[in-house]
Amino acid sequence: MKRNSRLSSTLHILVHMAEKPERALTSEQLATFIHTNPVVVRRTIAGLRDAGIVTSSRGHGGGWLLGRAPEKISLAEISVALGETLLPFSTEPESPGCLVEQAVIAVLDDFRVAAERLLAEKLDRITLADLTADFRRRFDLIGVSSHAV
Amino acid sequence: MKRNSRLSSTLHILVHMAEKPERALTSEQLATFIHTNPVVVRRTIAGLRDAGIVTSSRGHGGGWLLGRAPEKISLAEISVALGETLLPFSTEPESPGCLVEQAVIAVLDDFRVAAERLLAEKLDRITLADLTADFRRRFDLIGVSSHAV
DNA sequence: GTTTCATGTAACTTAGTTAGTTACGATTCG
DNA sequence: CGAATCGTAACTAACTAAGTTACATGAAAC
Repeated sequence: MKRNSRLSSTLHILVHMAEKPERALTSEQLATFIHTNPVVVRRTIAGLRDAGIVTSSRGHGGGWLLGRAPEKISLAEISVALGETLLPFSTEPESPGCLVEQAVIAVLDDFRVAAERLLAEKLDRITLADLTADFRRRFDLIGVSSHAV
Repeated sequence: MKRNSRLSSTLHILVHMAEKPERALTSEQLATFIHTNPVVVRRTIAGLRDAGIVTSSRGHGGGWLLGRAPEKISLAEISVALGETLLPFSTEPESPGCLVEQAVIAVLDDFRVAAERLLAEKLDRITLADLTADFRRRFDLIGVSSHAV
């Protein structure tokens, strides 16, 4: 799992889970999908559990399941649950009292607020079901196994 | 200069330059505005020079000047010249051949393209002149010196 | 109830990124 | 020439995030 790929890695995991909705998948299994470590998986998707997007159960036969239907899981929720920031730039004051800086931060923050609302609206309209539909289209076209190592 | 504050730090510098358009400011002077090192300043705004947003001259009396009027310098250009990425998440394949991953990346890239166009359009409408106007409004209101340490 | 399989989580290590620093060559003006 | 200034390479330091190890907790199977 590379840097900055938490969103795509998590979506990868979730689509796999959506394809086997009846069976709990272990962190170990999920980890192999994205070529990483079970502990990294648990840590990464812990926030999704808190948000009700997935559920986890311990012990024999335990593992991870989707918390609700893929149609009801939006990328916006997933992104928030992962703690991802949509816009990367910082606007924290470094020269308190400087009016130039205050002007810069004010304008940049206005932009940020508007931009984040726009992006959140777009992400809200994409659901996990859309992703699985896209996957199935590709699967039907090519007709091979779902996961290559 | 903190991490991820390159855009706001650079804008801070540019507004100061716009306030003294007749006088070349040295990297040393610019560095004090954002509490950092002259070399960091040169490195950071080198891209702005390549984009024609600022000019630099060496030797005695040298330094930095705006390359054109503040009305003709948009935040979109500045952001590009800094090499900033508007959206932070990565969508590079890590499991070539996995159809699930391909579906995820396809959807995410569609989103990214649309989102980046939206953001670029918004940033294109904000110019350095807007920032200086905001600064002057604050300055007139409070009526004190332009820069506190 | 013991064993086995699984998550939860803390603590540490490793790798990668970026700012900061030092040093010095190139350029310009007085 | 000498002082001022940028350009840039090379190195250091700080920070972040992933990877790893270890172990406690909980649940099912037997």
